[in-house]
This record gives sequence, structure tokens and C-alpha cells, in this order.
Amino acid sequence: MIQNILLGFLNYHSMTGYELKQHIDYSTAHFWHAYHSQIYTTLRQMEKNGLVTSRFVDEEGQPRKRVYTITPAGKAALAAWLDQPMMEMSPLKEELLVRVFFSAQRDPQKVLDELKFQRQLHLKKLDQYRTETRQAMENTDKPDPERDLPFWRATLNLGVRYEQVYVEWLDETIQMLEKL
Amino acid sequence: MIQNILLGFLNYHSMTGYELKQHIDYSTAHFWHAYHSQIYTTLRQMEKNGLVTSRFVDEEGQPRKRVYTITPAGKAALAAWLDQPMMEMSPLKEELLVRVFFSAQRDPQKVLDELKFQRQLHLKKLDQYRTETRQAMENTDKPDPERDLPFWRATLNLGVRYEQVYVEWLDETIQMLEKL
DNA sequence: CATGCCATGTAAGGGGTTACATGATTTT
DNA sequence: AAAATCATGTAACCCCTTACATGGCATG
Repeated sequence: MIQNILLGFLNYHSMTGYELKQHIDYSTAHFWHAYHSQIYTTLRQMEKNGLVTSRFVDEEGQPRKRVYTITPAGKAALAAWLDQPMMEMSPLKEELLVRVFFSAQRDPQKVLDELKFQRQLHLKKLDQYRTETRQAMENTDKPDPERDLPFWRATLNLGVRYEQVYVEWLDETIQMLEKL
Repeated sequence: MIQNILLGFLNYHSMTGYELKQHIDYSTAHFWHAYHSQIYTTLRQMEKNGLVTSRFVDEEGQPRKRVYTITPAGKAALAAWLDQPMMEMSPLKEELLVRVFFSAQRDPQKVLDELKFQRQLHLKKLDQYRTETRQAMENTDKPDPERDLPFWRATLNLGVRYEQVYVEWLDETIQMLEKL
């Protein structure tokens, strides 16, 4: 998966692993994140497979940079992935729900504390989506923002909706627990 | 993670890997699924680590069964996991959003088809939650349903809310695409 | 002087997925 | 007779996470 994301970004323009990491952090990380270690190793592997090329760029007074560029084979791989529609749903993996599922045997106060803390986290995330993330998206330097922006906004919309229902659900569940 | 789920179920009563798989499919699979291969191998590993014990039960006219039982060490491990509250959010991994993010370069009709198909999947899931899943939960054979049911219902509630906003978001996004 | 940011990597391990494999019983 | 369900396993692989590792520059 991370390979497709890297190809997707490199298809806008060439950049370094570090820049890719930053782009991911401000956009796709909300629905697919990656550690820098994975990004660097995947890029090397992609180069080995002919999907990208790299060259070192040395500028005075700056650390050495390795700039990656997508190849025709890389573009083909990206297009092939996008062409093949998803026929299943992405499975959820929500650890908190596993914990809630088995929480009847826990101290109710500790469950409440945990849910209230999670509520703070999700509220913070919701706020982030509405400020930083939205701004980072709109102030893009990419080639054809008018073409891409509607799709980027769409992904952010689901993120916002998701955090909204998550907070609502936490409120509801906290209330339920307080009645018990 | 799957280890905690297995311990959680075995803490209700002893059962086989096959039964564990079924319980998971009807409950936690909505937020954490597992393949039978992982369940069987994890159980063996847990036995090696003293968290469970197993014995074979042979009944006439039936395949041989291996019944697992939680040990005091297993109960302690489960309690330890539940005691330590989650301090971060579970990261999302939604492949469809990655695809939408990079969909400006795709044939809009293909994107629409994909979203409409996903809409069907999510509607179906929503319906499942409201019928089968809810029934399977309420008609439980577990020791103390009154104690556990509120928590199980809570997890289902988030599942329903999630599928609802997902469908709403798909509708909104489909509409947006049709205008372009 | 210390923290943070820029910048790139390696290595070990864990968890999960896919595929291969078998065999009996029950239902259609 | 075929398909579905019951029932248990192994093996290879892949992806991802965590930790280790380095070094320069800028800012407070």
C-alpha cells in the first residue's frame, strides 16, 4: 500500500523521502500513515524494481538529499493499481473497541477515565482536521490543485465525520457507564 | 492483540479454536478480525507460554476437538492488558480513501462505479449490524449477559454509526463527482 | 549549551495474510 | 453426487513497527 502512496505523490513531482514523509503526515496519514523507516526502505526497493530512480543533490550548507523520480514503469504500476477497483471493504482495526467489548470485568471508573481521555484525543484530532490539515491542503504547491483539491477535500470530509461520530459515541457510552 | 481477544473469550468459558473463530466472526470481527490460521497458531503459542491449556475431546461421530482453557497466568495477562489504558488513538487504515485521494487522474466514471459499489457493501454491512449481529449478541449463551451486554451493544453502536456516516459520505462524494 | 529540525539509513522482530493441506459429517 | 459445514493445522511471506544509529544546521 505505502508503495502506491509514494508513487501517487511522486507522480506530482520528484522529491526526497523526507519530503514524502511530510506530505504523508499532512494528508494521507489520517487514513494511512507510515514511519520514515518504511518510506526509505520501500523507496530503495522500488528503485530496485525500476519504479523510481534516485539522484543525490548536494546544496551548500545543507545535508545531502536523495531525490526520487517516478519512471514510466512506476506510472504504469500506479495506473494499474488505480484501475483495479476495490471489491471489498477495508476492515476496521480499533483497539479501543476490543477493550470496551471486554470491559465488563474492569473497574468502571477506569473505563470511564479511559473513554474520557480518548474523547479529548478525538476532539483534538477533529480540531486539527478543521484547521491545520485543511490549510495545508488548500495552500498546496502541487501542479494542478483545481483538479486534485475536490478529492483531497473529500477524504478530509470523511475524517471529520468519523471523528464527529466517534466523539458522539464516546459521549453516549460515557453517559451509559455513568448510569450503571 | 488477537491474544487478548482469545483470552477475553476464554475467560467466559473454555472452547475450541473453531468456536473462538465463530465468536470473533459474530462480534469483534467488526473492529478486529482474524483468520483461523492465526487463531490456531496463536493458541499454540499461548499454551507454550502458559496462558492456556488444551485437551483433546473425542465424541463419537464428530471430528476431534481441541478445547482450550485459560490459566491463572492467562487471566493475569488479560487483566494486565485491560488495566493499562490506551493513551493514543487507533490509526485508521482505509484503502478506499487512499484511492480517492489520488483519483483526480482516473476516469471519473470508474471512480463513480467504485464508490457506488462500495456504497452497496456498506449498506449491506449496516443491515447486517441491525439484524444478524444484534441478534447473535442478544441471544448469547455466556455466563453473565446482563453484565456484558451493555458493553457489547456499545461496540455495535459505533459500528452502526460508522457505517451510517460512511454511506452518507459516499452519497455526498458521488454527488460531488456527478457535478464535475 | 541544549533542543529541535533537517536528512538518511539499518536491523530485528512481530503480527497478520495468503496459500497449501487434510478429512469427516451434514445438507441439498 | 456435490456442496457446505465442522475441525485443525503448517509454511511462506509481506508489511509494518520499534529501536538503533549518525550528523549537520538553526534556534532559543
